[in-house]
Amino acid sequence: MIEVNAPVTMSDVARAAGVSTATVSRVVNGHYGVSARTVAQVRSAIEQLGYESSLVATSLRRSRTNVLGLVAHSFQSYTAEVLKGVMKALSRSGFDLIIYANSDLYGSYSEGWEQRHLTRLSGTLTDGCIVVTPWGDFRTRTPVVAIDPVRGSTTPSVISDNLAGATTAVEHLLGLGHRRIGFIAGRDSLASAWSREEGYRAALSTAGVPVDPTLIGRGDFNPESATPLARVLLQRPDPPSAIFAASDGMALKVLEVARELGFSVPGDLSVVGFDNIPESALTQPGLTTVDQSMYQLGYEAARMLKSLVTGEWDEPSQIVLPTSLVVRDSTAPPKSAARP
Amino acid sequence: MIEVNAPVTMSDVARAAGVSTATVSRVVNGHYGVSARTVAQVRSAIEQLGYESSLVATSLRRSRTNVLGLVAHSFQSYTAEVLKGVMKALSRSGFDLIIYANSDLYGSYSEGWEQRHLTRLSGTLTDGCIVVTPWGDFRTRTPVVAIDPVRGSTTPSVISDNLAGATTAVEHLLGLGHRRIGFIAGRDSLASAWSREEGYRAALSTAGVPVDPTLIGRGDFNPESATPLARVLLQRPDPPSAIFAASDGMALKVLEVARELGFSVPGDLSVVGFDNIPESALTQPGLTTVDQSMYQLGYEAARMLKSLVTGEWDEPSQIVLPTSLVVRDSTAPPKSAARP
DNA sequence: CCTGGAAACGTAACCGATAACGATTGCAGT
DNA sequence: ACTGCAATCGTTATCGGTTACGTTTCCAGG
Repeated sequence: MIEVNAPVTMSDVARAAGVSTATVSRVVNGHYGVSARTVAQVRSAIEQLGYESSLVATSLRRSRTNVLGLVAHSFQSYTAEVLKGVMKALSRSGFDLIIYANSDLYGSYSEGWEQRHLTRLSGTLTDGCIVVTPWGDFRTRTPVVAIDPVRGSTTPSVISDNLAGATTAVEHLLGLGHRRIGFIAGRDSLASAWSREEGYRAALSTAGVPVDPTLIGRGDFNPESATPLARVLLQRPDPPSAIFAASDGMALKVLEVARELGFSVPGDLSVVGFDNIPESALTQPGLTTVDQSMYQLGYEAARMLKSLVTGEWDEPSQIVLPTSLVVRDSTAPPKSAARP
Repeated sequence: MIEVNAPVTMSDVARAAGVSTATVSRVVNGHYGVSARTVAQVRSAIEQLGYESSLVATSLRRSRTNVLGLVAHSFQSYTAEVLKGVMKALSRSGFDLIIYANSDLYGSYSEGWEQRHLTRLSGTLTDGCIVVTPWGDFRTRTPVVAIDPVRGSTTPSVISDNLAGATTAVEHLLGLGHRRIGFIAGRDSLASAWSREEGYRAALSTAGVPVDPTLIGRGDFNPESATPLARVLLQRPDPPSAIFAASDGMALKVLEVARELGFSVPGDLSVVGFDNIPESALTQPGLTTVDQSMYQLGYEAARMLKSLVTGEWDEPSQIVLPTSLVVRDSTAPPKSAARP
């Protein structure tokens, strides 16, 4: 029972096959310079002992590991979507994926852990990383691609056309006759949040509607952050006739608060979200929202990272993916189309 | 520009601080035997150079790494739930989490990759692993905990009380007056699938209703697998008045097929699922289902693994979590309570 | 029979860190 | 001043592989 759990290493294989570890390594990696007979012996020893090369030892010695990393700051349902896209892009590409999450991730937020993990991984384990986290530029040895980067970031990144998406959403509301349109913003540090707010302002300006700062609530993309903001907006004596939330998660909370306060949607209040998460299609009423494909974001990020790693990159360092408005049942003309 | 991307290693720090790497290591790990002055020098050098220890090198030399692994065979929304639970349990525990996914994961299914990855990781990188995948027992050097294990598995595992859950679900249907109850089973290899089928059979037997094998469809927990099975069941001349699907994903597909074929739910057909995924609460009609907390499953698995790793385990090697029936709008008494 | 060179394989340095061990230093006790 | 014991720090072997380089084997050509 002593050696039951001993790991089988390359030298075990070498001993069993009667060769040196160098030869085993050559066989494992398919290098030239081993006779057919020896290859067979080594192969059989590997089979017999159930040997697998250690990812760690290999990546320490080698420069390329064919492993890509992903560092995410939380695991919402959209993270799963991103993951699916990433994995689709990596499918049969020879690259494996390793996702690193730290234990302090939940609850309290120790700033800077992304950088720590990134350097720890990029040191040797991974050939490159995808980061999806609301923090800034990273110093690394290996390439990094950011999904939904921070404002002013210079790292290669993939992002949706948030400006156009938000503009379209607000134009939709304006087209229905709304003039007092509330806005619940996302996490300030992210470029996406900024662009969505910019789209909101631009659409209003173009339509000649002045922007009322008191109709803007500052959330952080997190659903919970929207609840108090929605409450404030809807409990004013002159509530807006429509609210555009910078994320579906927050929009769903607006729906919740509206129901709670006795607003009928879309009768008394129109609501538009952003993201088009699966839940949005299933609520009552269905949420009108701006579709951005998290899957696609992940897919493109992985594709980009692959090219960066293999050194065959020539496309622009920021990919912008289109968005589209999905009109469901949460939007309708306001009861009185006249201004108050 | 030559050395721009060179990683800063421990010997760089040592050189800068004018000490040996051993001393740097001692400072980094807070070991005893370094004078305050030296500690300060080393700290400052680390700061200056932005040094981070290499996860790979550390884990190669050390036996304990304080990193736990997770290997999943796909990333559905429930995987995200499990992850949340795992991370909650690991929060502030000193353990980090690394998730390993291989590139062949999507689409074609290369059997046995879990074992490969597991040994590659458990070699040195991780202190233990959580596996959530429909494959069998694993040989590893470090502890493994399975979520929803395969049938007859001996690995420590966490699982819901699928038997009781399924029994309750079918009893609910029987209580409403249903006698012809279809069943769509899950992936055969999993213990959970087997228990749910067992619950279905047990409830029928107890009620004195004979089990009709032609009313049982064999799916694999994957939503898509249910569509043709539901079609077969509902297009018979004598369709069942109720269908119990072994997962919510499959149950939702049953609803889809029912709508397509002109069955009203719950008028013409009652449907019950299993899992209580978020989508089930949002569909029209809301899905009656058996609640199992994936979050809890992940949480308990992580707790168990932690104890196994630290060697303080004394609880049973299989944790069974309770389930509960959530009655929504997809179930009602059959139109004719009489048997055909 | 001897030489040359390619093929096959072993030796050992190395990747970046850790830890057992040995060496040095400082200082109290006698 | 001398011994003895901590405290401090460097040396070195090691983790499990990879690879540059050196060595041996073998066979064809002269």
